[in-house]
Amino acid sequence: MTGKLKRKPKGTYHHPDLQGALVEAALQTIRKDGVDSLTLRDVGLRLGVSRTALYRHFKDKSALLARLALEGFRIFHQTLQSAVDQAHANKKEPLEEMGVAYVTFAMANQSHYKTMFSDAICTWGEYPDLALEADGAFAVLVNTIAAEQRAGRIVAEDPARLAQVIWAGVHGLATLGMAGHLGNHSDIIHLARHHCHTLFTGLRPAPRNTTRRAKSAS
Amino acid sequence: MTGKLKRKPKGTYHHPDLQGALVEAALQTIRKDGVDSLTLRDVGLRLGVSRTALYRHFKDKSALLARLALEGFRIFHQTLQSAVDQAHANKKEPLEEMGVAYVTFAMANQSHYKTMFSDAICTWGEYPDLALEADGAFAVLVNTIAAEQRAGRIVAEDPARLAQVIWAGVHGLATLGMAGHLGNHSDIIHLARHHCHTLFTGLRPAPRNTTRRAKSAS
DNA sequence: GAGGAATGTTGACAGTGTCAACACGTTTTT
DNA sequence: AAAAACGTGTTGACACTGTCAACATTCCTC
Repeated sequence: MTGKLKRKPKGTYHHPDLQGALVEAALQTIRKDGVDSLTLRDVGLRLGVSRTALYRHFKDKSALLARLALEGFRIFHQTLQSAVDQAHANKKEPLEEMGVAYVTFAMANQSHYKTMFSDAICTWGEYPDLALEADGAFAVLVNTIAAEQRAGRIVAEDPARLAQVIWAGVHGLATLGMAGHLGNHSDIIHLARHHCHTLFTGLRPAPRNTTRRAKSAS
Repeated sequence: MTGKLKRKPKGTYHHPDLQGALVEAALQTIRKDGVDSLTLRDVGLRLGVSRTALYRHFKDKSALLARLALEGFRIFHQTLQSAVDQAHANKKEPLEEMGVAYVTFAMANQSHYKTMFSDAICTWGEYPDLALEADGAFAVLVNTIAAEQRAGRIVAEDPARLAQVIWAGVHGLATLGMAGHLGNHSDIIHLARHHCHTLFTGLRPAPRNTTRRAKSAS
């Protein structure tokens, strides 16, 4: 028979898809109790599997976290992209809408967002697929900036650099917001809009003459 | 005799100032190996004192971290204030200089900065003196904004709110920078200047026809 | 069927924060 | 001055963590 019956009356020695189940269980745990409360023993127990079964699918606890982060960036990517699309559809400023969507996502998925930027994974270089997925999400920002530049709505500087500037802003809002330093949810969202709006005002192409910086130089 | 001789040939049972010594030792450790490597046993051992001696001076590990954070905000406060003062002395934009000083401090004292915003202390409310010191540092920002508003150099919105907007930006630069997502040190500093400059351009009051940096002259 | 490779389990280990019970030294009371 | 009280430092123990080595079970391929 082609299909492998998975009737496991008791043993369940081989789980049909432990890897996926582990990710799912870990995700549930961090959503409920936060990343710091995630314990390998618990995620195993929750699946009726023993504490070290996880090591057949992940090298480390860090590797598991990296996987969670990857999953996060995947969703994040879609979220940002759809915010941009909706903005276009509704004739709103795409970058501002994306910024608000960024912060909204972080606030709605705090543990997940924290995991994505956890120190335990700080070196994305160790997890190439994670880095790839993160780059994908970042690319949404860069592309949107480039598009706005082509439309002449923001100044023509290096898009990657501008993306970093904007990223820093929304990331800061997200982290401070999650820490409770910026008031309640709606405060934070309003701040996000405020911040983005201010940035884009500052990034508007010079109406006419003048450079903005009269620094020394040449 | 009034003075209590503290000749401790061997015992040293009572340390002259354990509390301070603990803070100092913990500070050294986090500077050298990072916050996550800070262990109560180690900080005790480093002082020739035993692992649990700390509990006579701090309720928790969190309480110790909160104390470290407090110390950090004290230094931070001075750093920011002196950046503003120097900017005034050198006829530079105070807010921009402060922003750069903010990020510079974070990059130069990464572990300390991380401790100041660690999740382990997330609720500053539990440590009133910490909250106070943090408010003090934040006040530098608010006051500087208010001064700039009086000088008519930035828009007259709620200074506390504007401070949050700016705070988010520099905090984001600091955290992303520390995580290695923004390139090397000089990249980050340049980004900080870029970010702040853009924000302040966006915050300029006159949508009218004022020249932006009219040296006032009066 | 018989290997061999995956996959899951048990036992163990070194760390960690934290607490209770005890030991020491100083201060205050009698 | 003796004793009681107190603050401070120590030791032993506990539960909990991530991780590994050794073993058990199941699946896959000849």
